[in-house]
Amino acid sequence: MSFNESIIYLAFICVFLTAPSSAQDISDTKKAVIIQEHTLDGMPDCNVDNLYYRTAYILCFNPERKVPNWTAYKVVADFRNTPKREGRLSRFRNDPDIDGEAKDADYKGYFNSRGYARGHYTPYGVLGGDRDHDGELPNLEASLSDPDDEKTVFEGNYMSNIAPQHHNGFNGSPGMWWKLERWLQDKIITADNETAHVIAGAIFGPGDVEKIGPNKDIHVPPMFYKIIVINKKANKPQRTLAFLFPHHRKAHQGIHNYLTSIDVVEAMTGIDFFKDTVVDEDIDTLETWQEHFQD
DNA sequence: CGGTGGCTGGGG
DNA sequence: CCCCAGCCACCG
Repeated sequence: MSFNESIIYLAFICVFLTAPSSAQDISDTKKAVIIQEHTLDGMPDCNVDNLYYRTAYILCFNPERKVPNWTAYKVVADFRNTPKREGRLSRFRNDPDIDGEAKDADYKGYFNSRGYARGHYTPYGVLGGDRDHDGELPNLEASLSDPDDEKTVFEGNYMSNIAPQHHNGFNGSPGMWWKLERWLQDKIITADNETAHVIAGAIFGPGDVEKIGPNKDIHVPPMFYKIIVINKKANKPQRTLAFLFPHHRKAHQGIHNYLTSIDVVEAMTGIDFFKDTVVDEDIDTLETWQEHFQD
């Protein structure tokens, strides 16, 4: 082997050994199943190196800012069967597929000093259910828990599904992020037995943002958005909603004030969320839905 | 990593 | 009043 051949050989070995850090170990078959589940006719724009496929959601991670660009997830009534958030199911976890992500400890101290909580994009409350259809559920009682569905809950608690969010007035009650989840999960999914597809994301814009953590490398999003498609059902048409939330802790005057259109979110992010015509973006949003948010 | 206890505000 | 959903901190 010549010197040059040795270099190429070593380079190949290095690439091979480091490849799993950016390429999740998952079969194309399983990818296709997850895409079918969590997207509507096409993946929202994302650098392919930053896409991660989880049972309960698809993640488009932002490695420079160490928070998600977006996550996309389906919500049905069964997915709300997440066990009570205690014990091993409550803990935030490192993402084994991502190097250099934010760690749980990196957020330590910011709750008291700045009011930042570790805010889920894909919510804990929709990580449950019998995802593998074997009749067993995740369960706080370990001996009763289905390991496969339990892993789905663990994945939702990966730090790659997390960004700093103001706890008071945004992430927690009575914040906008909290309020919208309560409305979707409790009213639309549970009470009305609808199904929905959601895309939750952050918008940074061109300016500087606050950075937290021991290395000051976790970027605090100045805005969040959430696009909700309530799926067509029997006699009801598909309905769409798009919210644009400034990330502040002021008391909000009803989340209906933050309704916008999918087109606006697409213009601000540069992301095409729905490639084809499955989502009728003309059905938007404010006039149809304002009445539901007179809170 | 798991267990335990505390906090805030919503809602019945 | 209680329980709930979001979280946090501390301890072993």
